[in-house]
Amino acid sequence: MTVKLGTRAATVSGRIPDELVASSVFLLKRLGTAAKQKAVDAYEEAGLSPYHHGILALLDEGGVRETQGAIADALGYDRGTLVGLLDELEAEHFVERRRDPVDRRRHIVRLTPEGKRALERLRRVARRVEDEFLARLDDEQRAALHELLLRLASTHEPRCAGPVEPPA
Amino acid sequence: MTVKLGTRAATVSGRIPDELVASSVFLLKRLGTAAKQKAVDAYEEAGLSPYHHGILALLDEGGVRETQGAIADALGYDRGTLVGLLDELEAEHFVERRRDPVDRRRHIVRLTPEGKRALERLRRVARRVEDEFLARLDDEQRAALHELLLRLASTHEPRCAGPVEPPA
DNA sequence: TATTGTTATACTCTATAACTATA
DNA sequence: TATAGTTATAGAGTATAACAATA
Repeated sequence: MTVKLGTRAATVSGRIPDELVASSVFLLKRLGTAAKQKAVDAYEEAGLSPYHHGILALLDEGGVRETQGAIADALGYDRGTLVGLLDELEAEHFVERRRDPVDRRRHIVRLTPEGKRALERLRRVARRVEDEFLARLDDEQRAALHELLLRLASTHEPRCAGPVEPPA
Repeated sequence: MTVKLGTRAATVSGRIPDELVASSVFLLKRLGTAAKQKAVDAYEEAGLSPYHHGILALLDEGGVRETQGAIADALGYDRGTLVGLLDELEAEHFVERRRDPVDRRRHIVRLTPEGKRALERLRRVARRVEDEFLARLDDEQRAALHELLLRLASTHEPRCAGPVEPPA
């Protein structure tokens, strides 16, 4: 099914070329950028970023304590970048770092009760962003979109493993 | 419909938290980044970038000649950035710049025959990227995804105007 | 005075690699 | 010697603003 515009006028002033709009990869790039922008702006009001949300969510889900390397690897963050993010979370007492007595090179990161509350605030922010961004889609369309994105993620973002069964 | 993973083990080593994977906005961000990376890499082999493709496609579609401001506005590029992109295209003789005799502040940019051929090469690259990126989806799923992305773009990337009818 | 294209500047992100302390 | 975390550095990318020519 080829997308066909009504009028193919000689002058297409102000519009993105059809051949780009016809490309899902192009749309994914643009929408991904827009989504990131909206998310960063929204989290900013809470003084944090989507990256912080990722860290807190991981700690909450995975038994509250993880080493820095495990966090970085699971989320796909650079280890150097993670240090700064944890510094910020620790300054707000949302996480605690302590040396692992078993291997004193490691730091064990733990989620604090304040961190858990911050996470709940971030979840509300995320829900709001989600709702605003998908406003034009009804529930069925949202489910369909999510299913398709999950399928793409299973090859292009393997860390998302998730419920979509591997190769068909 | 809530995504539910089989085992909710105490340790989720190596995986992105469920609450992120459950978010379409999160997936859009990650997939958008991955798509951009793949696209840039692929276009690099042709010595150009997706940005160049946008410019050439716009010129081809819109009557071959446009002013720099019109190009920048239509594609959403910064005008300063566009200068460098056009320099590169002009160095390869894919476009020509000449002063507009009517308003000597303006530059008219024209697509050359070589530029048209380059555009055709870039179209092949784009088709390949598209096919690789959507490899896990069948034709029906691709159409469904495109439809949904178009709908999102109509609010978050208005320049994509396109065939999806405005408000519901 | 405002606008077009250009150039220069600065700022953000990210990636790399050095550095320490432990193993 | 290798690894975990930290810090510093450099590069790409982007946004901002100054600038010259023209309207």
